[in-house]
Amino acid sequence: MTLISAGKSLMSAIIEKLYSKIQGKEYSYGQLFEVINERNKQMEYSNILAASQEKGMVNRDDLNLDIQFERSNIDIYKIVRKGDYVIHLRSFQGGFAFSNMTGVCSPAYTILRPSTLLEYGYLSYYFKSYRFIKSLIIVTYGIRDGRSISVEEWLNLKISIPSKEHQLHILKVLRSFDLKIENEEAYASCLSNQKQYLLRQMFI
DNA sequence: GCAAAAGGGTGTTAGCTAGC
DNA sequence: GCTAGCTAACACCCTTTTGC
Repeated sequence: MTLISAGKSLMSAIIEKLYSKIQGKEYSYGQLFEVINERNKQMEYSNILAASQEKGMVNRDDLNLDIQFERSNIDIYKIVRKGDYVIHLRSFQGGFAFSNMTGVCSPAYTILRPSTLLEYGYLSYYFKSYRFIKSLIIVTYGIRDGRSISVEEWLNLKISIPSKEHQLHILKVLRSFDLKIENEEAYASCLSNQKQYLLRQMFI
């Protein structure tokens, strides 16, 4: 097991632990989120976002995927704003995606805008956790590709939300771990490049 | 070792329904 | 009749697995 995969496993365990111990006021998701259906009619945004299971909402250009679509159709795309959460086509497998940027996304997505009860990004880690994905089973229907999440039913589910101070504390802990893993990944990538370079030099 | 099949990830779009 | 919203079906590409 590499340091990075061990770090990721530890991160998952910490997320499980932190979010399972929360003692706060109970809210339904419907009280915490508003479903937004804002379309890009004025062609205000041209950067198209895609939901990746690993990194949340990212620029589609960064995905290295050749997706065929009519660019003139982006007026019907939905606007995702910074801080929004997105229910995407694979949410039943990878949880909900958090957006760190503003842009447009496929009309097949559901956009959730958090209320002021939530700190920026507070649920971004929880929505990717095994605990949360498991909880989606009761509001998921269909088989394989046809699977989708009943947003209406999900909005009725309950969750405990701690004070904003506690939310910030949890975020601080998780972000520091996240940063550590990112640094290790960057370091591993540098070492790999260096190895390739040295191997090339050996055979010149 | 290699080709084919299967599976996974991300998305578009056609068709249906409801509201105006 | 038009438009918007929703959903199932399907497209496309890449990676992994399987069988020979």
